[in-house]
Amino acid sequence: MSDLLDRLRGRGWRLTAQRRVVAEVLDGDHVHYTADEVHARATALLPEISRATVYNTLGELVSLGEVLEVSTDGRAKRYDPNAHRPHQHLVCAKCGTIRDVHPQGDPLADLPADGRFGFTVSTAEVTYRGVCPNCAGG
Amino acid sequence: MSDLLDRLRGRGWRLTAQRRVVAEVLDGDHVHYTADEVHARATALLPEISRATVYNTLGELVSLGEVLEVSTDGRAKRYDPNAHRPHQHLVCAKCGTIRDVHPQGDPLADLPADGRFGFTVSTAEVTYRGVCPNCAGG
DNA sequence: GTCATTGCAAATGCTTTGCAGTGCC
DNA sequence: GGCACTGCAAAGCATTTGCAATGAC
Repeated sequence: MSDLLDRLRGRGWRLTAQRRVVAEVLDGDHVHYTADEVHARATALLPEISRATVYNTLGELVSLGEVLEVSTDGRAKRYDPNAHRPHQHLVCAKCGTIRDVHPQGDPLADLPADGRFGFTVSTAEVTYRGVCPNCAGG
Repeated sequence: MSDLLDRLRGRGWRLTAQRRVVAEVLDGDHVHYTADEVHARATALLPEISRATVYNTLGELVSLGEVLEVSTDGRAKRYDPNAHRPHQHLVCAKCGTIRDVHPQGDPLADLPADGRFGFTVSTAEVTYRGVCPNCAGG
């Protein structure tokens, strides 16, 4: 994750305690926190960090392409630090848990040119929905 | 579309002028309005309809499975009356226009059992993103 | 020392809710 | 005529913004 901080410093970022903490909170696999969850976890590490700063920092990380925004439920957006490995999302319909998955094949190839309405199509996001083992009662 | 009204009446819906108008607004292909857009169009047909009623009605249509909720941009939800024909969405990154598309193949088949983290997976939503002919300047 | 960054608090956008009145069945 | 439905207005989240104070470089 200091990879990330190095990269950001290289791009002229001022490295503040707040930004360092947000980056630290986002470290890990299958991390998809809402801004509020990031703020709560950041507060545990740096009590005086403000919500506005968390929003600002997340917005910048997204602009820089270091973090992805995902909206799986129409409520709060979630932030996914796994921006450099292509993947899709598997969402539990009951508890909202999200896992990163790596399907085979390329959904783009499944959309024929004559079904694209003249669009220049560049990406395909896939959201799988189901029930996780915990919620299935297993 | 009176199919829809018939079905709803059959399920014990009270058929009010407001609900009739919301159903009428949602009639058509490639319709993906926000609640606000539905309200604006409904107001043109029935000036005294309130925003709350539009929200209520849309929520009920979603619960009944007659309309789908789509969130393609993390902003306002959109409502898709095409609930009975499986399809995916193609979104213009510039103007937000949405078209219904019908890719070949089944994304579910692309997700191997050993990559599902024990989830029981039931659906796959695909959002294609690109630029529409209008925004491409063509 | 300068200027980007922060924190606060107020504002905004979307959606939900409480409740009295209305009108469908 | 009863009770679901409507409209209004206020409340509730998630997020953005303005501006003075702070602190990284």
